[in-house]
Amino acid sequence: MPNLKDVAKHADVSLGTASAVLNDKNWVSVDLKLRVRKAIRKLNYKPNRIARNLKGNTTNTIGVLVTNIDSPFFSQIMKVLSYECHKNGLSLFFSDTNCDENIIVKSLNDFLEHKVDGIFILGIDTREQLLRDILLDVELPIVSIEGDYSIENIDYIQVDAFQGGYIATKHLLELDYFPVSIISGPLDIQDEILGKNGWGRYEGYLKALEEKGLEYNNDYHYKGNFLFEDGKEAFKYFSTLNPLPRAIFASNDMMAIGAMQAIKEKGLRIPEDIAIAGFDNIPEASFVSPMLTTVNLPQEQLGKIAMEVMIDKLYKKDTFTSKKVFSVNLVIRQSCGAYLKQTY
Amino acid sequence: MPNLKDVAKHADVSLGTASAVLNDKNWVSVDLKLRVRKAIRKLNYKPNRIARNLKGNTTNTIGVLVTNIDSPFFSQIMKVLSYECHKNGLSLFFSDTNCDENIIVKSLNDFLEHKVDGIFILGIDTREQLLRDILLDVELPIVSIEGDYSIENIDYIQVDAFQGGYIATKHLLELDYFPVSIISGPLDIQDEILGKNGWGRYEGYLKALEEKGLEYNNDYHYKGNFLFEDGKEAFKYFSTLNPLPRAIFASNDMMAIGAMQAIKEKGLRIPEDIAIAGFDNIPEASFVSPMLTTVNLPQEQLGKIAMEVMIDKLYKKDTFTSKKVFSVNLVIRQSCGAYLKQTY
DNA sequence: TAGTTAGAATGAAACGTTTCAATGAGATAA
DNA sequence: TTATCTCATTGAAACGTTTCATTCTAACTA
Repeated sequence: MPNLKDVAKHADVSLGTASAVLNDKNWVSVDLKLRVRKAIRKLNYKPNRIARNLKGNTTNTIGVLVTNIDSPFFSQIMKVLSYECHKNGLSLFFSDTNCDENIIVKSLNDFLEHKVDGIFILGIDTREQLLRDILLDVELPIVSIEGDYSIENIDYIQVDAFQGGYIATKHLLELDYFPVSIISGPLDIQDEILGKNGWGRYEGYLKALEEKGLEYNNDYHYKGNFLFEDGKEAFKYFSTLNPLPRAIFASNDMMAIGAMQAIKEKGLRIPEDIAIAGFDNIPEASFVSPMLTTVNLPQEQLGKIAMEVMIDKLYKKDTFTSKKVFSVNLVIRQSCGAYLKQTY
Repeated sequence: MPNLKDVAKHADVSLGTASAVLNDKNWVSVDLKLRVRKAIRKLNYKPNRIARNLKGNTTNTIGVLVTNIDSPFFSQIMKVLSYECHKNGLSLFFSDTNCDENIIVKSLNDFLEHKVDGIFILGIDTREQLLRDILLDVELPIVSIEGDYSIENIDYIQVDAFQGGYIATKHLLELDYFPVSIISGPLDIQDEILGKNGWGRYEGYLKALEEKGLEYNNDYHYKGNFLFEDGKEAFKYFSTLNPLPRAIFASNDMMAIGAMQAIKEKGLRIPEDIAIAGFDNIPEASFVSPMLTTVNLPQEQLGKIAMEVMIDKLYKKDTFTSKKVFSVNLVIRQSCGAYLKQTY
């Protein structure tokens, strides 16, 4: 592999001049510029980013930590991030954490040792103390997409989960379904007591009930872990209730689709016997039948804005952290029986 | 940020000794080892990978080029690759190409400038000359997963597409469905003439027809691009035929699911009116209803073996390239009406 | 003409490691 | 005692860039 020294020698200029040409410094004469460029082409020279990064205090490199790349929601965002990085001349380090604390910590250290300029974290649960400590220590821009908040030196890009839970549940209630049950995410004990910490989908559900003057009934609440199987389990549990729920709000589409499968296996019809609404609007929501009514998130926007925030931090040295919350909307399809209002 | 020099000073040893401790060289005395380790802890020293990489001739870094990270098939493999990289102490550069030639080329150069030790390419179409030239020039191990073959210095990890097309079609024919149509991938003209180049799913289909003594009918062949929408379009086309196909073999699940939606929209039943089989066995295949009978690929295996091959190349300096073909099996669910044989 | 200035090009230092030839201190052999 | 041999440790060079103070040249000013 030829290096810049070779190029300089070949073009009969000094190393400093060759470097200047490479970096488009405007003080080099046209003559030398041409000679150097010619040498670069002739030797098929490729700059060594490692050497460049060692000297400079920036690497044009970003790390991305993803909870589950095989979740459609995150893989879509990942695609956007990858594209945006290209546009901005940044390279991406990637790691799927699989929710494993050890992998998260190791990957973060890896990113830091590689001197990334910034870090994205997608859907990372930062409630473990060890992880908190590391993140609080990091002096780089960190942008979190759809993670729980609560770390002060991090920028958050979120979706208005409360609004989403609210409009989905309200939609079901307005169609006069009762009882409306919920499949929530994993709320831990403290959260249930406090009831005020960002598990907004659940809180939105509560709000909608309250507005209709309905009482929350814990029997009609199943806690899942956002997976297909959890949705199936949820309905297996619901089917033991009397009366059966007339409608279900699932906190994500994957669980909604799982529940749909369980419902059909019981020989019940959707929405005639049970209506269901989801959250996320993953592509699969329009593949299943009946097509799933769900809360639509501006996924592309999330990725784009996350990158904008990152760029601001990197180049404009924006100093204060922000928390951007995106509003959501309901995509009405077939699974709730509101055919007349179809908008997809 | 403290560097190794600081550590050495703090422990009152030479830079060389500190480095030796860091790299577990066995000739350092226990006494000094302890002193250095203590200093490392005290200063919270983190090695600088960039400096290390500049000196060494290896970076413990791999680049991954993915056609479409938001395709379930690739995101699953990506997850496996990420995990395997962790296990082997490797970091991952990531780029989603979105099938854009420019991005592919730019990303490859990026990887090379970053001195990655090896490159994975997932589902990359290497028929463009520009790309071929670059890949032929690269002196690193390159492992291709589910790409088209034909570049000599690349290792291939593939699935037996021919077998898959064959068993899926055979299954449909054995249930006495006729005519059986096919939704294939994009075959270009030359391929159709030669008929011998790795578009195995299509060829497997042909073979199964031939074995039954049936003639291939071009009218019952739709060429798609592996997307959901292509499946819908395919069925819209098929529905103009007389007689309608009695069964469809789709070259991937996404197109199968698209076709299913179009079929249902026409008011036809699956499998009573039209049977359908797919290829890939993505998770979605068991979310849709009826659940899709499809060709199952050993996705986890693909990722693992790809990594094994990479490791061999990296450390054992394995020199000759290989082409590993994995056999597939049919997962019989509901979409073909062979209920008695259910095996999922 | 001598002195100043601006512009173009250079060369050496620096980034933080690893590597390796050289050094020094004990121990062993003659 | 002197010479030889190990073994632990050191110090400096090297990796391929960027940066910046310095030098050189030619043009301008008084």
